[in-house]
Amino acid sequence: MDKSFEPGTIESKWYDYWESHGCFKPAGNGEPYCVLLPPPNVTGTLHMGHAFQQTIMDMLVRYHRMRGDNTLWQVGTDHAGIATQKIVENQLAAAGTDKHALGREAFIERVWQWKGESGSTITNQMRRIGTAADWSRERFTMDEGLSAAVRKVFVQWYRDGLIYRGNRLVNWDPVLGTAVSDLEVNNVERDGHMWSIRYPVAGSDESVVIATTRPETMLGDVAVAVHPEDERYTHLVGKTLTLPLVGRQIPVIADEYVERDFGTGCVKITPAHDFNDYEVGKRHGLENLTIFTLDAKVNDNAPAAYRGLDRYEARKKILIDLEAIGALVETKPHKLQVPVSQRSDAVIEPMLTDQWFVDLTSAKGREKISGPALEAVRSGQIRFVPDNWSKTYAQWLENIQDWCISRQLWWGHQIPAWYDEAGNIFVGEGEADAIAHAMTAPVGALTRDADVLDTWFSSALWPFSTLGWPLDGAVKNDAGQIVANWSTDKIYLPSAVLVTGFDIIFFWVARMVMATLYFTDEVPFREVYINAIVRDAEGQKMSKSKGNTLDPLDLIDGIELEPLVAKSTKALLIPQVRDKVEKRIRKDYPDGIPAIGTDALRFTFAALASYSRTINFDISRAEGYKAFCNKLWNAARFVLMNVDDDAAIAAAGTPPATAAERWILTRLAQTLAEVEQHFANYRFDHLAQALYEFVWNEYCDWFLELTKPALNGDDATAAASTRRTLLTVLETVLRALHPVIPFITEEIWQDVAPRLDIHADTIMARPYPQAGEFSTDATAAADVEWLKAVLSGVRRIRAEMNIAPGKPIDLLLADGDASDRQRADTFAPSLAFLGRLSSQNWLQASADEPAAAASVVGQMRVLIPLAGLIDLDAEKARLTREIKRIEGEIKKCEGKLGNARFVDNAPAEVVAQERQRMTDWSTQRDALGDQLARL
RNA sequence: GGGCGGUUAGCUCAGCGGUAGAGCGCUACCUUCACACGGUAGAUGUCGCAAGUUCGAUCCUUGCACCGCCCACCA
Repeated sequence: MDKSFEPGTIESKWYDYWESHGCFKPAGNGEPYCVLLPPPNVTGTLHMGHAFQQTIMDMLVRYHRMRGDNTLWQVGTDHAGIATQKIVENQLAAAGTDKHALGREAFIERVWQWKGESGSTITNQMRRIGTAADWSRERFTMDEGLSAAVRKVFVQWYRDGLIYRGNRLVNWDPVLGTAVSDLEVNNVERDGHMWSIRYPVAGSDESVVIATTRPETMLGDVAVAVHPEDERYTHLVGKTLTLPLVGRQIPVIADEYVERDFGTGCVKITPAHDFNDYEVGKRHGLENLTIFTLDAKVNDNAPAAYRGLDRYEARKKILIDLEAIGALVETKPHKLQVPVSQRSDAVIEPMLTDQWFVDLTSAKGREKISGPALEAVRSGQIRFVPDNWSKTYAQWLENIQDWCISRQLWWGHQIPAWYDEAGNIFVGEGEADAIAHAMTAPVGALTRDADVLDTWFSSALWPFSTLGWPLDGAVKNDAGQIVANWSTDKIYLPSAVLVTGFDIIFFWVARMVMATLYFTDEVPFREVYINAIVRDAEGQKMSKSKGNTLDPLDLIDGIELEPLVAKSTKALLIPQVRDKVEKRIRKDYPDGIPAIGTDALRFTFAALASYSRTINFDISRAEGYKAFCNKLWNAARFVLMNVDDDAAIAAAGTPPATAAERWILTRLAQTLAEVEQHFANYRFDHLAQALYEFVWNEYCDWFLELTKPALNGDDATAAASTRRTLLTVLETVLRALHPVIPFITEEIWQDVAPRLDIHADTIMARPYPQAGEFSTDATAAADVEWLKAVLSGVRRIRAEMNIAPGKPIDLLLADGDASDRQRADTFAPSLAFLGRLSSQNWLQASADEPAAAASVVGQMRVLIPLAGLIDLDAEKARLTREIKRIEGEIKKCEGKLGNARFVDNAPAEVVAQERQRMTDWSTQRDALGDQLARL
C-alpha cells in the first residue's frame, strides 16, 4: 500500500467493477427497499445539492443492500419541458433561426438530438459520486412506458370527471408564451408607484379617485368597486362612471373585497388581468375584457391610440395622457410585489385562456384526489422527517387551487385530446379511442390539441410508472431487455423513503401522493426525508453570479486556480459581474481547490446532515475528512504490515487474549449499536461522528498503540490473538463505513478480508455488521479506562514540567488497592511503551518518599520522581493550580448537596451521583494536597 | 397577514432538564519504526435578551430582539 491515500487512483476502478458486475441491481429475497431518485433535468449538470442529496440516498441504499434487503434505487431523468426547450431555443437563436422556422416536428427532433448529446452528462457525474443505482432500469419521463402512463392517467382522470378544460384566468408568461402554474411564479418586491386617477361620474360633477399600481390595465376596467358599508360612496353605487381616455361607461359596484381604509376606498376592476378582480367580476356578472395580446401588447379592445404598444409603453403613454386631461391626481413611490415567472424572469400577466386543469377543489376533486393526499400524511401512512414539514404539506393542500396542467410548449407530452370542427372535445389514448368513447360522432376532421402537459404531470407518476405501470413487461431498453414489470415490480411500492428538498414538496411530493393513491391505492413512499439546502461557508445561497458555487467534481478531482477562474466566469456575460466573480475566486481559492476525493466529500456531506434546513459547506471541513480517510488508510497499512505471511494469527472463534482486545471489541459493539440507531433516524451527522471517533480516537489512538507491546512481546498467544482482533475490528469497521465512504473501504477491504479467510468479490456483497456479533466486557473496558487515566497523568506531567517526550522516566505508584496492583501488572508493558518509562515500581510503605510530581487516579497516586528533571517550585505551582480547579468543582458539589430541597426532590440516582462526584474530587484534592505538603 | 426555522468556542455546527461538546482554526513541544493529511499537552464560551416553571434551565413556557425561509397578499 502507498504511504498515503490517493483517492483518484481507486475510484473509477471500483465503480466500473461494481456496475459491470451488476452489484447495483436488486437481489435476494429480503424485504423490498426502494428509493426513488428525484429525476434531475436531463440536460442539467450536477450541483452541490444533487451531490448532497444523492450521497444520502446512496448511504441508505448501500446500507440496506448490505442488510440483505431487496434493494432498488430507481433512477432516471426528467424531460424538464420549459428548461430544455429554452436551451434548444437559445441554440437556435445563436444560429440565427428559431423554432417556428423549423416547425414543430423538426424542433422536437432537434430537442431529442440535444438530449442524446447531453443527457448522460448528469448520470455520469452521479457515477463519480459513487451512487449505487440500478442503471439498467434508468428511465426518462418521455420514454415509451412513461408516456403510456401519462396518457392513461390523463384519459382516466378525464373520464372520471377530474380533468376539465376551461377558459380561466391563468398565470401567463408573455416571454415564453405559455401558462404556468401558481408554483412557478415568484413574487418579487420591486420599487414601483401608486397612481391615483380620477374617474368622473357620468352626468354629474362628482368623481371618484381610484388607486392603482398598473394604470395601463384601466383600458380593461369594467367597474369601480367600493365597500358596501362605506358611507362615502353608498350614494354612488349603481351610478355610472366614464372611463377616462376610453370613454366607456362603467358601473360603481359594492363588494366586500374592498378595504375601506386602503387608498381612497375605490378599486378599479379589471377582471381579465387581475385574479382578485376576476373573482369580483364573477360575483357581479361583469364582462371579462381582455386588453392584451399573448405577448403583452395592447390589443384591439383598447382605443386605437394604444393598440400595439407594449404594456409598459402603454403605461407611460396613459400616464402622460391622464396628466394632460387632469385626471392624474397623485403619483407616489410604492413598494409592490411583482409576480415573476421562475423560468424566464418575465413579469407574469394574468390572461384569460383555454387551459386544462386537474380538479382538486370541487367536492369530487377533494374526495378523490386532494383529500386522500392530505389524509395519508395526517394518518401517519406517510411520515415526514423532520416532522414539521408535514404541517407545510398540509397547509398547502388545505388551500390548494386547481392545477393548470397545459403548457403552450412543444417539448413535452402532447395532450391526448382532439377537437372536431364544431369544437367538441374528444379525449382518448389515441384518436380512435377518443372517438369510441365520445357521446357523439365528430363533426368534420379532428385536430389534436397542440399543448403539452406540465412537466410535473409525468413526474407525479414516477413512483409507479417507473415500475412498469401500465405496460406490464412491454417496455424494453435499447438492448431489447425488459426494464420493468408491473406485475412483479409492484413489490417496490410503496418505496421506503423519498429523499428530496423542501422546495419541491408542492411541485412533486404532494402530486406523487395524489396520483399514486388514485391509480394504485398505495402511498408512493412511507417516509419523506427532507434534506437541507447546501449553501456556501458563509451561509449564502450558491449562485453563479456571486461566484460562490462549487462544482462537486472540482472538490473530488481538485482544480488549479486559472482553470477555476476560467470556468466560473465563462457563462457570465456582464463584465462587472465577471470581474467580481473572478476577484472573489482569486481571494477564496488562491491555490485553487485541493483534490479531496469522493469519499471525503461524501463523509463531509454525512457529517453535515443534521436535521437543520440549511448546511453551510466549508472546504476546510472537507479537508479534515480527507485526513480521516488518510488516517484509516494508514491504520490499515499498520495492520497489514503486522499480519504478514508468516505471522501467526489466532484461529477464528479464539477468545481474545488481552484486555485491550476485549475493550476495543466492546467499543466496537457499542458503536455499531449507535450506528444502527442513527441510520434509522436519518441522523447521518451522528452516524459519521460515531464512526469517526471510533476509528480515530479509539482504534487508532489507543488500540493500535496498545497492540505494539503485544505484537513485539514474548507472548505468542497474545500476539496471535491481537493480530486477529486488529484484523477483525478493521474488517468490521470497513463494512460499517462502506455506505459512507465506499471506495476506500472497498480498496482496503480487498487486502484485509482474505487474511481472515473471508472471500467475496466485493465488500458490497458482505453483510452490514451488527452489534450483537461482538461480546462486550465491562471489566476490560474499565481496565483500559484506568490505563488511559494513568497515561494521561504521566503525559500531563511531562508536558507541564517540560520533560522531553522521548526522555525515559521512572514511574512510582502509591496508595493503590488490589485492583490497581493487578491492573498495573497487566498493563506493565503498555505503560512502559506508551509512557516511555525506564522503570515502574510501587512505593514501599516503609520507604521514604522522594520528591515527585503527582497525579491521582482513583485512590492511587501516580508519581514521577523529580530528581534531575524539574524544579520543585514548578511542581508546587502546578499542584496548586490543579487543587484550585478541583476545589472549584467541590464547591459546586457542596452547593448542591447542601441544598435540602435538592437532596429531597432530585431523583435518588442524581443525588447519589453527586455524592460520588464529591467523594472523588475530595479524594483527589486530599491526595494532591498531601503531595504539595510533602514537597 | 399566516406558518416554519435559527441565535451555543474565532469559524461551521452538534447537544436540548442534572459536571458545556466536535471538526477546522489557535498556542507549546515533538520528524517516536501506520500516518506531519501525524502525535502529545493546552487556551478559548454570563449557550441572543427578559420573566416564569423547577431542588436545578443552554435545554421546558411566555414575551422581546435580530437573522432566514415558505405561503398569501391592499388595488
